[in-house]
Amino acid sequence: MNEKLRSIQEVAQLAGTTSRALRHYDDIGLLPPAQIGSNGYRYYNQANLTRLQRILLLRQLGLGLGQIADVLDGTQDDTIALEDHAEWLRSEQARLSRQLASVERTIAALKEGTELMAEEMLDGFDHTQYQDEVEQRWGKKAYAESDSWWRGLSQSDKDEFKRQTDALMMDWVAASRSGDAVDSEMAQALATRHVDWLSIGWGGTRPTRDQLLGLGEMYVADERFAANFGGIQGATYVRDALAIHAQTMAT
Amino acid sequence: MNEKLRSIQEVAQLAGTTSRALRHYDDIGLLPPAQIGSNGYRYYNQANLTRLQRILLLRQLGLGLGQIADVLDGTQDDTIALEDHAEWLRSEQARLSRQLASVERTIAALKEGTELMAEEMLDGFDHTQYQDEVEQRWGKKAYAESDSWWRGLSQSDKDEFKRQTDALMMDWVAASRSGDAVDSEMAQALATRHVDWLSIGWGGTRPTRDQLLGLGEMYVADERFAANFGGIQGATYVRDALAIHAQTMAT
DNA sequence: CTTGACTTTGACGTTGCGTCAAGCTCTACG
DNA sequence: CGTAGAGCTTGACGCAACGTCAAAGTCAAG
Repeated sequence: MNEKLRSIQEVAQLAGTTSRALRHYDDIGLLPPAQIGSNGYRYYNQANLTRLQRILLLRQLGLGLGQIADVLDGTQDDTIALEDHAEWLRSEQARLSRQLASVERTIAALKEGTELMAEEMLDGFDHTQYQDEVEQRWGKKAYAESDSWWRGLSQSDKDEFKRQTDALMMDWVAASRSGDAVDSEMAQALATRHVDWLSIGWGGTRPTRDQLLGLGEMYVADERFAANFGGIQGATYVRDALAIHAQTMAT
Repeated sequence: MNEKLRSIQEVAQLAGTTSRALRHYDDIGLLPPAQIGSNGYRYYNQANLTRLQRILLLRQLGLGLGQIADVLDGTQDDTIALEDHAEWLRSEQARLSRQLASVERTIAALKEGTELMAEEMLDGFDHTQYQDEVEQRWGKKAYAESDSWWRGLSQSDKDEFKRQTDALMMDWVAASRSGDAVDSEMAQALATRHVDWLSIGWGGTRPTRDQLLGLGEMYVADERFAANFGGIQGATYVRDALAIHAQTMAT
């Protein structure tokens, strides 16, 4: 007695998948049907069904078809393949967690009505680990002044300030990657611009030499600041360039 | 003074992406360059850079380019888009968690050296919530016998038994979805096969009428069993067919 | 014989670019 | 001024796993 053969549609319904998927599995050689009629029709036997069952099981565990082929053909051990896969799932989970945290932070920042970068650069003072240091160096009123100044701006003023901020940051990044020395003309020009930019944010008050040095250190030490300059390396470049510039400042 | 224009390569480096990506963003209209030279070269200005910066920020939060376009063009609100995205991230996280749990259960099952289905069907007796019920109905020795029988089989015997098991399950699924009544000839033939199959697993001992009824209930009540019959509906069909069959059995 | 259900082989769409490939352009050097 | 080497352009395929038409042959029932 020869085995019972089933059409592609029957098989798809039995296994809870689609005929298209079965054709795909055939195309990639994962599940060739037991027989192919002279009309080109695919006919599947019991062994095919069993294999399909295992394919679908592994699929719903999230394995790729290539992996599944390896496992079913004995090229790779089931347990090892699944443990690798579990490891991958865990890393994906971790990645999603981080992404979700970032998104939630961003939402929170947006809801406070402050642009992310402006928030980080201006409002960041009061919730970093450097809060005490910052306060004793500039005093709480310095931040408060900056804050009230910011809130008093019109939307277009805010946009314009943000544009300036963005441009400055990007120029710093460009400079740090150009290979130019921190005491080069270009870097020092940027340092001058940076001081000007700071004084805008501080309502016209210009930073003292010590404040400038302290700011530089903070850029390097706090990754949230450093990120604006293209990471630690960029921040280091900015700090050094500002330090050079500070020497030329009037006391 | 006209703005400083940068080449595609420069922009890519500044922003930490690739020229290919920039060309792609141009292709889909997400970031057309400020100017295009007569030679076809793309030239970007500061506004382009700012927009690119925001694009990349949203990208690393995991948003799709379409969503990003909506947000940047003001078609959609930032906060709403991000909250939708956060919701999607959470659902993905949940999906991954379930998948990971499944994979880990499967690994555990494999490590015990027992095939998943055989394990569920034969070895499942001693760790279900029905353990007490099962024991008082069939006694511990019934399971023990089945277990020792199983362990005594050769690999090819095990494979053969598994093939039979698979075939029976799939036929049940097919029958339950065919719409045939539980007292139809086809369903009752399957019930007969089911009893035969059970007696193989029990080393030749045939189930009594009560045992058969009890088994049917268990198939429905325990999702691990039900899964083998295509879910609750399939298991219900099996239970009912077995109940009909039980009436025809010799006491 | 007709009709309707089922099957076949293409082939494009999805998502965000990576990766050649062929050919034009720009820049610096001798 | 010629040329090499870098940079730029527009295609076009590849990836993962099928979904979704489309055109056309096949089969079973009336």
